Amino acid sequence: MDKNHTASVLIDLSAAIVSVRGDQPVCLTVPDVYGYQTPGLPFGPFYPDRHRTMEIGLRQWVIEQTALDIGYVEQLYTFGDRGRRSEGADNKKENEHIVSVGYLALSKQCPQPDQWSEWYKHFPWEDWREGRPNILNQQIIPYLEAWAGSDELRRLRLHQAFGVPDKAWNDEFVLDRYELMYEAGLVWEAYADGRQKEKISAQNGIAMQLDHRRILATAMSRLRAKLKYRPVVFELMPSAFTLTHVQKTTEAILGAVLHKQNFRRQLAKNELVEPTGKMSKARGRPAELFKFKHDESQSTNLEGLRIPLGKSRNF
Amino acid sequence: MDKNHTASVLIDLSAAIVSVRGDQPVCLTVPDVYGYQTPGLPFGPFYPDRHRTMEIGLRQWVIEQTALDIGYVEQLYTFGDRGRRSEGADNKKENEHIVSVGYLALSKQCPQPDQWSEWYKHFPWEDWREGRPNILNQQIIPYLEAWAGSDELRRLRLHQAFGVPDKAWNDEFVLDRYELMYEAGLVWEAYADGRQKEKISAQNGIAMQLDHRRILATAMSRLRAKLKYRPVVFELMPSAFTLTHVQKTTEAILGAVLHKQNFRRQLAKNELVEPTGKMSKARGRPAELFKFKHDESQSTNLEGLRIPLGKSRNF
DNA sequence: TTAATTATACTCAATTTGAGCATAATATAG
DNA sequence: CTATATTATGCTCAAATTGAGTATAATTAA
Repeated sequence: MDKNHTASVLIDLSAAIVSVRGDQPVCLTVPDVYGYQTPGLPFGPFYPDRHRTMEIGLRQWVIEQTALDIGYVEQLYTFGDRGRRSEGADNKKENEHIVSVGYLALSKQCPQPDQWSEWYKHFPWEDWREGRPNILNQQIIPYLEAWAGSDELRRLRLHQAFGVPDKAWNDEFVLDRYELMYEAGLVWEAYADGRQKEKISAQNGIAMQLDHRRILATAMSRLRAKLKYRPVVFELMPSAFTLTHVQKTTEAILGAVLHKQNFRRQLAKNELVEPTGKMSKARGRPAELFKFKHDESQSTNLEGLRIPLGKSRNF
Repeated sequence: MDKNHTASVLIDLSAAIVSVRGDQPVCLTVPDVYGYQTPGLPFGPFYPDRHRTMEIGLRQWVIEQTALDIGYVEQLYTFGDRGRRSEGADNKKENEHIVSVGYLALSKQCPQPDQWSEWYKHFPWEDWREGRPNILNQQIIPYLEAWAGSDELRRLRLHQAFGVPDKAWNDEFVLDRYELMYEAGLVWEAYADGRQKEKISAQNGIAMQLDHRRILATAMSRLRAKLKYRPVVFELMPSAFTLTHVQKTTEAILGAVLHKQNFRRQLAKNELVEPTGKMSKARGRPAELFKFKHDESQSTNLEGLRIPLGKSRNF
């Protein structure tokens, strides 16, 4: 092989640690070390001779740094072009290349509210629970249409990702949409990476450091997809919960509202929960408290809850 | 952080390059460099200052080394514990840790037949097209049952992965099954890695170098899953094909037979193919030749063909 | 000419899904 | 104490999808 090129790299393990607070999905962030306003995802280095696997290494620094109890962990993607900076002068040593391995982790609790950032502040166009977000028609789509122009490939990608004009919105295409906006110079990161000359005026969601918003987008895509065929919601629920609570959590992640009765029918059919006998106290009729029926460590291969998405999601 | 530990690693890009020859899925392999009989997957180093992304780096060495036209490429998983060797004396330098990033690539052609290895020679228990493979009841299951003993967790995992006694066989759990067999010392690699004292007598499929069989298992799991919701089969088909050809290719990958009429109904409904007007010549009634309707580079987000799996797959 | 082989059209019952109505059990306002 | 708002839950029903099959058409090989 070519001896002029170095092949040695450092490995960063970055984590999108996700929880749900009230009706908002949140993500653990660390304050900006460079003094920008942009938050970042927590990460730590991987020491191959200390930790047998990268997942062990990840769990280690998460425990050390955050004292959080993360149950479910899933590897997302390994990015060789971290930051994609063309300036390149960010790393300490010019020649130390960093490869970042992104992880998705789920946490039942999210203490210290200021350290957790709401998903939809970074991705306001992804929350359809109150109908089609205004930012789409008012900002994003017109700009992207102009960017695409008469380029057939660009138009096709735009229509695939954003569901215009006739296609349906697909909640799983979070990453595709973000990447398209990045390429079109519609997000701050494109400017930071030097792909975009002028600073864009519109604030299309709160930016993040380096490629962290891309990792979060990957995490959102993966979690939304997984929710539909594996019972991962329960990794975000307390030991006892009402069925409505499960639904609200699911809706928060999907960014869409679901049909209540059908949602419960699926839960019942898949035999995922069992009653505890206790009841919840709140406004209205008290709801029965349930618990997850299976061992969480073994739930990876279970069938999920075939979410009833309905057809009325195209506004 | 701890200064006693090094964080510098080398990155290998390993590829499961998959094609279908006749009715057998095959995988490009390279001859064993150490003189064992075990083949390995092709791989090349990642030079971060030469290639902007790892996928570009991968495509580069694949073109250089194999002259193959691979279209579809997907990152699978990044393994930090390559080889899992406890002896450890395999790498040139003791302290050079290698992280391997596994990729799945699909190729329409597979020239030089001796370089391509059939999937099911490495995983004979995964091919259910002629019914439940004998090796399961005669070798694997009894051994695994004994290994599990009265350990509840082991029994649960066994039942999840292999569908015994009442559960259905799930074609997507290729990796889970392989990992279980590895842990139980049922495959040669467990012996090679020093986890297993005695060399096992039964040949449970042809072994591969290092962790390559695990990467192939990951590739199989991913491809089988993807086939059901994205139109990736067409990445394995020539420009014109019969519907039966699509079905045979799908069946080869899934290791299961499908209901012909229902398969075609799905193809028709999803509007994935269009007739070319030409006809095929073979035995029996000539079949119409079709072509894939969409641009392959853009097919990533299309809906796939909701494979009609049927219920009669539990023998 | 017949049989074997492959392709394709069509049917039909069972199941699943989307969408809704009806009713039950509680808290709170008046 | 009653009415009303609120939430939970049981049930129905039409539409769509799926699983499994029969019937028929167009070829080649014997």
